[in-house]
Amino acid sequence: MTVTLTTREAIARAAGRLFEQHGYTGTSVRAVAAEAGVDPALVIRHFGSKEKLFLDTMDLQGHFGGATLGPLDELGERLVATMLGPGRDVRFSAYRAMVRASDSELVRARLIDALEEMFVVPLTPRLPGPDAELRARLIGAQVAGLLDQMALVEDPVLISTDAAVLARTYGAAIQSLVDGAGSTSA
Amino acid sequence: MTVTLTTREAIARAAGRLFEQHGYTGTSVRAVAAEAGVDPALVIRHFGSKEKLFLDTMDLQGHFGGATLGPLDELGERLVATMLGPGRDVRFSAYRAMVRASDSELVRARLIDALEEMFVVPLTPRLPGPDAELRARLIGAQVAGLLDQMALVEDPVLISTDAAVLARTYGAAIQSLVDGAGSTSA
DNA sequence: CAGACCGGGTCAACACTGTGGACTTCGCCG
DNA sequence: CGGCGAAGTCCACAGTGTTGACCCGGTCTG
Repeated sequence: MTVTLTTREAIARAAGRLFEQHGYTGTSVRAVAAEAGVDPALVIRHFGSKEKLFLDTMDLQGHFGGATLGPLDELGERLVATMLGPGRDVRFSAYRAMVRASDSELVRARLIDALEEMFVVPLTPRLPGPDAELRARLIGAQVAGLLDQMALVEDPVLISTDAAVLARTYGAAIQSLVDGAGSTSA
Repeated sequence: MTVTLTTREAIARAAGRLFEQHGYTGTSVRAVAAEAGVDPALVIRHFGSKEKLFLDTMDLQGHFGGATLGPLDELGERLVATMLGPGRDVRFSAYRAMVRASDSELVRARLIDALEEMFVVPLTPRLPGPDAELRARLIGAQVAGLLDQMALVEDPVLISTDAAVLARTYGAAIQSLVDGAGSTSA
């Protein structure tokens, strides 16, 4: 186990906790420094800026890794189930913090990358029918929408709804994009 | 026309412009005051806090009023078309600002209310099949998801995609919740 | 009519934010 | 040993939201 912690690691770890818990604007550089037992100027020296520290700390990627690979015919339901499954809290916190900090160009870019890597890349080659890439992006949008209402807005009704019901119902809507409902064209 | 503007109106108007353009954290009370030609302390005196000023200024409601009332069989497509139709920029800016400011309990509450008023109330009594209310909420989530990717994250691919194609494709996915695809149960 | 009151407006200050620069201290390498 | 760069400390700056004390004009009351 890590007996001693390099200061940089200590800062990153403290920052991770605080950002996750209180969001970007809610956690001050000074608070991170205090939590890590370090001078505030030092965290800037190590990471360049609060923004960079945030980006170095938060990570969205990999959260849907498994779900996009399995069989296509239950993909919709599986995506929702994965989103609500183990690690749900971390996932929610990370998404919440990232979206709320999306003023920053860098954060926005990171969100785009995440969509790309989690949905567009694995799904585009697998989706049958026309407009595969567009539909992959829209599937991402659907997942984002549910995350929005549950992690960000925290709609009490959705939160208290049984995960299996959610997966079945919303999953069906996602599935319609997987199967390619809105076929083109003239 | 309004020849003279009460100071309160002047502040609200300035705040509206700035919040819309630069978001919540991006616009300072002092900037609003300057734009309105007024002392910073005065804007607080009038509105109580920056947060309240923001809430008094931004308004989401009514944006989907018409779309939820028409015939059900093309509701999905119509929702997307409405979202991308006239007033799109204002709608996008408002949504962006609100979501990014959703740290605040009050802003969050407002977002919940908006979902309620724009989707749950008008749609729940009209949707056929089981779980009508849940499905209304999930339709709201879908719309939020697309708004997310277009207004907040600004996915360049989605933005440059033809609105009609978007309406048809994503509309079909929404429609599957309107029609009630994931039917229950044991 | 005098006086109190009150809302609108101004000014200076507080505690806090992120960040930069000057400075000291430490460990390594020649 | 000399030096040199990285790590760490301290102070200061400009900017933030918000507050309290003060003033000033008008309106209502005695």
